[in-house]
Amino acid sequence: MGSQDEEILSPPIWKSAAMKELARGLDSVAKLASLLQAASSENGRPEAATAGLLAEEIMCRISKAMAALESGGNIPSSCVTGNKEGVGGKSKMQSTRKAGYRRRGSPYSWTRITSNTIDDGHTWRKYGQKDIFSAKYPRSYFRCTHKFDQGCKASKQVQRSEDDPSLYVITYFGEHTCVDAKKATITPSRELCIISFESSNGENIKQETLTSFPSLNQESEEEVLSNLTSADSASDYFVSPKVDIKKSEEQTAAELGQEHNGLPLALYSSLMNYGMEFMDYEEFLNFDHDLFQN
DNA sequence: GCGATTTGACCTTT
DNA sequence: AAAGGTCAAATCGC
Repeated sequence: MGSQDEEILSPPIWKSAAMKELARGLDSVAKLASLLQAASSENGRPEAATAGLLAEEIMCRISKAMAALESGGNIPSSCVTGNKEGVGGKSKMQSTRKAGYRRRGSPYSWTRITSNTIDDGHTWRKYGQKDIFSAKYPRSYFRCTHKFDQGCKASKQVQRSEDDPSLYVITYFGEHTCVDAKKATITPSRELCIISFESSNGENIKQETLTSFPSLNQESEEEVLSNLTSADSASDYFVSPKVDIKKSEEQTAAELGQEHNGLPLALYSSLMNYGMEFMDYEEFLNFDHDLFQN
């Protein structure tokens, strides 16, 4: 424990302070953007929508500043603004496979890193868990509850972050075609994502973006995750990771429910260690590849 | 009793 | 062959 604290606190003090302030600013702007978004959708006020876009632009700038700080001055590529639906990728199953197995590394997925397991407004059913080679924590597999009754193809994988066990990496596959009784509610919470996909010349392109996700009542997942211990203090810049790695129920990825609103810096630092994947056809088509030509 | 989760086996992909 | 993804029987909890 103690050694990890030392490791975490190794960055220069000024850098930590700057990151902390940026994180706070990011959180505040995220809340503002959510308010504006809500105002726009509820009242149909175009100026609120415009202001919301500006807020998202600010969030992108802040996240870029944080990335630059982290990487020692390298300004990351531009942001994609605009809200995204809870499911951004298209269902991509390998046409040649016989049945039911997703091709590994499918680009048509999107990933979130979050300090809780808020999902996209749908109910999920766990169908498997797997210890992943060279990964500290197991990966849990979920499918939409309505896979069979409504033929919904959505699924997701949840895995605890190795660097920061208080965070979880959630990868979504497929698009919800079901009609779920659950109602998604907007919360002033935003999370940082990095988009990653292959360019035409095979070069891996990465980009960060801030996306907003509807939060929801976590009925089913809350039950799954109910035996979690106390939520981490996400308002702290540095979160001491838990180091208890013993094999037990408590460490399964299904335990992942921790409630918190936004942990920008922790999210960011975690993102730095993950190859975030995100793919949306429309976004891909609209994407300005020149921005990434170095 | 029913539905959800767990977990080892099986199948696919690389 | 190894690793990842899914299936399905056993188990658990309401």
